Amino acid sequence: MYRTHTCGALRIENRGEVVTLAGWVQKARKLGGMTFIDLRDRYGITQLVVEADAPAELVATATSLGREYVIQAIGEVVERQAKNAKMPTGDIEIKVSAITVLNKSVTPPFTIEDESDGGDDLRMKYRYLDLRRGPLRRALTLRHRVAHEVRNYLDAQGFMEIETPYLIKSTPEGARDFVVPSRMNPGQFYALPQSPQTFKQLLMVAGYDRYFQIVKCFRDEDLRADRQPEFTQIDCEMSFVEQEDVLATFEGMMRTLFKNVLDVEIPSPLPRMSWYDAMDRYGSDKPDVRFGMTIHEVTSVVKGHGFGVLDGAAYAGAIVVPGGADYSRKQIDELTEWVKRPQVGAKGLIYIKVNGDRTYKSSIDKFYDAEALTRIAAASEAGLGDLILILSGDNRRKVQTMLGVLRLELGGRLGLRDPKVFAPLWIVDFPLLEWDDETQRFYAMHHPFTAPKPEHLDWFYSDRKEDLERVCANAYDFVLNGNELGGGSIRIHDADMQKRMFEVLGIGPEEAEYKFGFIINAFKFGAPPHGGLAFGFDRVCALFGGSDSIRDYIAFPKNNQGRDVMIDSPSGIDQAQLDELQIALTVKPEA
RNA sequence: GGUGCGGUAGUUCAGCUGGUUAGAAUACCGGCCUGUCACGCCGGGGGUCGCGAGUUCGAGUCUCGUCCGCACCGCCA
Repeated sequence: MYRTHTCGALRIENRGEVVTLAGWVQKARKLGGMTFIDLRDRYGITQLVVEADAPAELVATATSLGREYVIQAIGEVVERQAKNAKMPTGDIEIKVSAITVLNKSVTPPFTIEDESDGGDDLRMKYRYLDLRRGPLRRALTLRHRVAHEVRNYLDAQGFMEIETPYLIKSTPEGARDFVVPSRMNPGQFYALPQSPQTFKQLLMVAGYDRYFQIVKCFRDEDLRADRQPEFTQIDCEMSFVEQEDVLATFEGMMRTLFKNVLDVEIPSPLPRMSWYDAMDRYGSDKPDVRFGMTIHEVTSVVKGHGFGVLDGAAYAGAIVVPGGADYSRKQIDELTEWVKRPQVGAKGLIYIKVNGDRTYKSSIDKFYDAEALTRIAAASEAGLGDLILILSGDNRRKVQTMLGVLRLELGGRLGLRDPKVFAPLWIVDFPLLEWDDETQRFYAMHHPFTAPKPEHLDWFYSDRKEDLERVCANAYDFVLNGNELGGGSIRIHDADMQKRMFEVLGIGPEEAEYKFGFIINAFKFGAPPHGGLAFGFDRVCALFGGSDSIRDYIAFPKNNQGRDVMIDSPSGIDQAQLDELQIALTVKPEA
């Protein structure tokens, strides 16, 4: 038997027991005669002590231990003379009678401690060492807890977990597919699923009216801190439901997760906001509602004062920095530069300081007198001592988006985005369609299986662009602290309505048949009304853990370039493999 | 595809307007140390300053190119 207890198990109550522990040497502290060894496994750290009067052989072994050696130690649990309140096992130590070195280790390239000295890059290369550290261990433990709670909750609600295939068919609408060549079908390719969307709808047709799956999905797009090419979804679908049923079910799931994993109570029912309100007031379809500083439209009050920038603008919006009137010229210049960066893309930033004595100081004093500024302040709901920031332009949504980005930045600087505060809500009433000027066609805002709201069906079947633009979908997003954690919709279950959808999207009958024939056909055989949603499991875990980056919540993530630097992938393959697949390369692979 | 920041010891970083032998901390190795837990003290080894070219009497430092990392924009139905 390698061990009787883990390194996190022993307490003062175990005093007097003879135990065997096994684990990694975190650190050995040698004090002349005696040696203290911190022995670590994933359960914790227990201190071993080798006394000066121990047999010479044991003392020699203890002295020879290096970092990350794997050892087994036998000894008696004793009460410490000097206790350590910071450690759960800090009241006891193991008075060692024997140590066996199970395996040696070379010196690790970075220290395996909660506060490591290693940089991100290096820790990624030696991920298996990084995973020994407390923060990552806690992150993966949290991930396991969340997955477990999800399965418990959904099982109790009658959901079945059903696996769907990974080798499927390319669906060019949407993200770029990862493709896999088929050896047995030369020249043909599988695609990895961007989500199991069509399969879960087919499961509804098959009568499995409550389905879920914690499932890998794949998208060949550029990475971000919160985006990986392979990521995990909590994918769900239900039959014989309306939007309210879906929202209630998954509000319940999130409430259970918050309660059981974080011991946090979230509001019941959750707040809801229409997509239009979110865009107008927060400049985002995933608003961070932990703080105010909402956007106020000031288009009409700023016009007519001879200031060309604002007179000519189709939209002007303001956000107010509470107590910002004391910002220095330097600070405002810095903010102006910040919004002019290409990442934000504003042309400039107008400011109005509302001083405590009711006077104003603004960048537009030349054009606006105190009375005009007072009207702007009123429209912005600015108070004494506040700073009003105004952006304008020809495209309402674009300016609102910029204001939204500025709002988040300022909120962050003002410390209003505490990761321990949780403000979840539903965003509802999405537009069904999005017009694209470049290609002169509509795109599905969500995906082409999303149902229009029943009360908007007249517009949906209209041929006028203005009508189609105002069709709302029975779609919904779960948003937490400025992050989209999940989204879904009520689906189209009627073959004619689906046909109309493809028509609106400019997908001809042959194309629809080629790409989606299997689902159109299935819908002819009695598709029930259904709907569902999917949560970004990695993001849920990261936000629960208080992080914006999902990488620490994935055991083996990819770097910015989509590479796994630990196994050095992707990589070239043998000519023989290429030959077998009948694939000729047009580029020389990197050696 | 684009923008910004970064690349100097095993590691994390400092290194000013170009100027002698490139430093600190930590890690590592050796010695001392009987209650440490960020142990302490003494000593030691350790560098292709990412790579290439250029400017210069002289480049870690300036210029150009290139590679790599991170964050973001585009992209992500």
